[in-house]
Amino acid sequence: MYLHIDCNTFFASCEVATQPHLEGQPVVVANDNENGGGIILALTPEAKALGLKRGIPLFQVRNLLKLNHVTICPVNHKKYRQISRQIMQSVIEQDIVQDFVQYSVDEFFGILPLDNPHELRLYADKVKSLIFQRTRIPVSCGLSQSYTLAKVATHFAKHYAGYGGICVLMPENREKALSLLDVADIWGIGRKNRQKLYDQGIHTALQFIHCPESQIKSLFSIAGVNTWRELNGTPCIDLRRTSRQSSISHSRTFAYMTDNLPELETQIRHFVAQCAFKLREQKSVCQQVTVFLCTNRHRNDLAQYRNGVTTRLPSPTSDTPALIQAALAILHSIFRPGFLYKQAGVVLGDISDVKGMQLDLFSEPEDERHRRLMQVTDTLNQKFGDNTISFGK
DNA sequence: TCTGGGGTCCTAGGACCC
DNA sequence: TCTGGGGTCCTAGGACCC
Repeated sequence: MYLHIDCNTFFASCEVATQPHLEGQPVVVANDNENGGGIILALTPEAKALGLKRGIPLFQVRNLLKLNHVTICPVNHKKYRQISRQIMQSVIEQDIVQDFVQYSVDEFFGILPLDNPHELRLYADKVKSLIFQRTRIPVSCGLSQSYTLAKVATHFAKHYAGYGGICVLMPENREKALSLLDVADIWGIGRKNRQKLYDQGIHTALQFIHCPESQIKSLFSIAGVNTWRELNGTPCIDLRRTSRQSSISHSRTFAYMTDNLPELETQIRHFVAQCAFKLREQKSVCQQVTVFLCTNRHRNDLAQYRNGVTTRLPSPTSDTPALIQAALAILHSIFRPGFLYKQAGVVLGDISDVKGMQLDLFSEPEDERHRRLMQVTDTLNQKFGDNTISFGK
């Protein structure tokens, strides 16, 4: 049987776990963008009870937050990654679980050599308690015949208090459960595909699995067919993916809109530096750089423009100045005066291992001095903070 | 005033090959 | 009049995920 573990309101739980005085209080985690903009990313049940929701911009709920003394925690991804690792570790120690994988910072999947619902529940209960004991993070567990069905089970574990955070979904209960699930809540059905299904008169997951496979095939790509099979009880998703990331990106929504090219150049330099640092940290190089720009999509009264361009580098590199040079060239090619820009970002792609670096016929091996410069920069920035050493022109 | 950020995978279509 | 067929590889963009 497939096991799914999902941390409850993960970012908020992490903040409470590391600041015990917040226990039982309304807490929201929000991303800070200098002048207090940003949106709510996660909230404790106490904050939810006030009517707050994930995704709401802070400015819309300032008063509500103030009146109810809601604690606002800035998002701290480093902390969450660390707690996530502890959870991973705790579960792996339970040696009957197989192929245990981390799917995202707050979700895990595994396979259990058990088929008795009672034993499955006992196992999940043990893991759940262990995780809470080690990390103070509450989790929900779902168990069923495929990854997608395990996610469905977790959905029920979360939304129906009677399950106590654990739901074992056996074949005999599958149809009943799916009849209560909106297609929009199926893993793999997003906004667009949900609408497609509604247009066909398909609203519940049960209606979805009763469609002929040929209909699913014509409506969706292979991913949709896999989802359909999984919900019908046939596992067909493989989660053991390649370990190396295939892209690294950094982008920001600015506090203010700007039409100032030098200002954008400074931002892009910074984004590249952040990406390049991550790249070197995982001992990789990249051969592709993308830069994108866009105006404020929420301002219908202003002229809109968005563009992004990718270029291929002559040879793979992780050298910040080389990447900055490429990125600025793109920026200059896509920048159009007369627009007010609100967001920009950089994506490094075509990532490979630094060891197997493939050199182009005419390119020189990376200058040893450049490598050492990067090393020193990374060490200083890690020790004294991100922008201790940054790159000028 | 103020509306996130970081990823993956799939597909269609173009460019190219013989 | 009539103008191949069968492939591969790459990439941008869309859909999805958290």
